[in-house]
Amino acid sequence: MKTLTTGEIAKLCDVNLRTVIRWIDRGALKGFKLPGRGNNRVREEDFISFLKEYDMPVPSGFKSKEANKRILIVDDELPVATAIQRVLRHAGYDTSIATDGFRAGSMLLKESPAVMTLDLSMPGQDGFDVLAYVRATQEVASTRILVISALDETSLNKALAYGADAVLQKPFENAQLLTMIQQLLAGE
Amino acid sequence: MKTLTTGEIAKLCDVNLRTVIRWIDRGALKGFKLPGRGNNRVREEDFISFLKEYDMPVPSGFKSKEANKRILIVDDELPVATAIQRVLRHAGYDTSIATDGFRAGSMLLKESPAVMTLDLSMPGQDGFDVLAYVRATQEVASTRILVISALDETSLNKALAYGADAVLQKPFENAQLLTMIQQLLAGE
DNA sequence: GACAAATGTGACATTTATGACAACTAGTGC
DNA sequence: GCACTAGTTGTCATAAATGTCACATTTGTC
Repeated sequence: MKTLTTGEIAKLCDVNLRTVIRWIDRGALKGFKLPGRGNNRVREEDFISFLKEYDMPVPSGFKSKEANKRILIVDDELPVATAIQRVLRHAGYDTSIATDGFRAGSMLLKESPAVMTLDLSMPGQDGFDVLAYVRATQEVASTRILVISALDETSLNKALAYGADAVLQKPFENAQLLTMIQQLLAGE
Repeated sequence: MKTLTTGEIAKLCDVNLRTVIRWIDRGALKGFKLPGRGNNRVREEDFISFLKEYDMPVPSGFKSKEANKRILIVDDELPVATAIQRVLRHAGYDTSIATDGFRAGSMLLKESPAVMTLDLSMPGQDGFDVLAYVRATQEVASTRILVISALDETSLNKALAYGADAVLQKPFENAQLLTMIQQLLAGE
């Protein structure tokens, strides 16, 4: 469970630390106190619901943690991408498609999807490298990534090692895809 | 996330604090309220777009943030990219390098550079398509793009038609590069 | 462990929101 | 020029929120 200190919140809200403590004392922001002298901690989700309740802007690094059901589908073969999209849309998810690396990277940051499906073998684009990059990029590091690939098991394991949250080997059943997406969205 | 108080804006616009609050209440200036009694805060970027929308002068202190000097260098050949970077850094610009489409798209949105240099011929990435996409994507549409390519003049003209702000044919002189960047940063 | 960095606290200084009202700015019609 | 609107902005006093500061204490980090 990720928590925030008063100082961190102060920076995020561009406000004085003293003020954050007052918000907590007043009950506007839900938090709890450490045993020591009563240093405050605020759960990330409480902070976000606080921001939303008061119509305050959510810092970019937290957007991904909003209950966002958007799914970004990355695959250079449009027919494959639309097939995946059809299944997910049918299940009620908001989806977007990126058929090249530039669009994928751009849309990932623009939309902060909860889940990204990733084709490992895109022309001119090393899938493992994409995984490493996403995990190293703070703004989107928490995106859940489902690697979809026709490559062998060794490559899929490698993908997991590089930071994929789940892998799905082509060809696959629609039901498999849906189950995995649901699991990824459920697992916080 | 830098924010401004009503008092700061009042001074910047040489106007009464009361008036700033009215602008916000009326919705002319986008802002949000702190939990306490509803003290107002305005994000710096919202303030600047407000100034522009109403053709108000942008205070000198903000020009720097507005005229962002960051430059994103997109080229799959790292030696070429670092060569460009060296020249631009030497001239005092902040630079970043993206050697593949995914990184390029991601960093473009993450950093909102003032200028992007773009190699037209990246593996698996259609440079013209990138141009079209950037121009069609609201968040980054105003990025100035300098296309750097070894392709012939026909292709360079095509790049201009697709939305490039300037083109530079390889090989080029460092001085040429610098001049073009300066012009791009000066123009608006 | 020891050290550096961050946090909580109280008292006090500043800043801000608010309402009511005055002053100012077009614009209108005469 | 002279009212007369309607709208915006400035002024003022007051209550409330937020910022500042120094210092003791706690947490984080090697």
